[in-house]
Amino acid sequence: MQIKQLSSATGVDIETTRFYEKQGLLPAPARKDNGYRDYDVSHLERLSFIRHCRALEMSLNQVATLLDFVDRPNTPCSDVDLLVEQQLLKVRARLRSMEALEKQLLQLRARCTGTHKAQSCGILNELVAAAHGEACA
Amino acid sequence: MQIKQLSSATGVDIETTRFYEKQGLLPAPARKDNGYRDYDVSHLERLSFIRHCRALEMSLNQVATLLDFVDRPNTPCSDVDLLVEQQLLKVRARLRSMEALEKQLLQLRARCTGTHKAQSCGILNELVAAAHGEACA
DNA sequence: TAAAAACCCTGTAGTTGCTACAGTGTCAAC
DNA sequence: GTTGACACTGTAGCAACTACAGGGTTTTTA
Repeated sequence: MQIKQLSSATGVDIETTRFYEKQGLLPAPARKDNGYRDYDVSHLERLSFIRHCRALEMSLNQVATLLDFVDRPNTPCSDVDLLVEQQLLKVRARLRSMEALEKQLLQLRARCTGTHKAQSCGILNELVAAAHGEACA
Repeated sequence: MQIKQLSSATGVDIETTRFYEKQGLLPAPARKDNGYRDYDVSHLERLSFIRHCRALEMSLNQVATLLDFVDRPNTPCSDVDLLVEQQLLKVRARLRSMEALEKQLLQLRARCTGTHKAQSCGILNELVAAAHGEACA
């Protein structure tokens, strides 16, 4: 399988696929006579695995750790649990802050009165005032 | 005011403050005889403004746009509204995806049976299976 | 059969928003 | 007069790609 096929099958960009190889996440495939990479099903599965983990917002380092476990099935796996737990905490913290963010942006938007001068723009004034308040605090 | 004072007043790292100057977001302050930067209140307010916008997850480009409006109070401000609107959409999209993410990680965590071999680790198996399903779809 | 389009290669540089030095200079206190 | 905290410039590094530049190969089309 050529890189194009692998990439469209997994939805991973071609350049990104080569990048993962360079980073040691995806093993270097065989080469055809012309030097083209020649992937097999194992690459497809591994690349999908990486993509899936990345969709879960794991860092490439975390993905590498998980791939290590996949590669060595006889090692104890308590760290896998820990990794997922950490990831969950991270995502949750981020979730809370995004919620707060949404609220602030909504308030900001509500300040727009349809005025057409920056001078009297409620949004800008609010941002300036908020910044001022913060600097004093 | 020296850079240290400005930085601790705003909570912005010293290096970051210099970085903002280099990026043109914060105007270059006067210099003392010894070459040290000498900030005034306007810098403090501007840096707070930047920090506040960054806390709202705006890019430096977006912040620069807003600062332009602050600097030219007579320009029409409909773009400010648009910018905030875009930001809101972005944050909301991200919020939804974080929620989905949390759900997936919770499910993943629930697969852990306390087994101690990677081979039979529910989490890893789930990830592998999910990746496999995706690649086939 | 020739040329154009589509694919592949390597290697390097750019992106965003910082952060971390290295190497040097200045200033206040003990 | 030397330690310590602070300041300066400039460059390199981080994550995780992304985008060329400058080449080669293969397939399709005229």
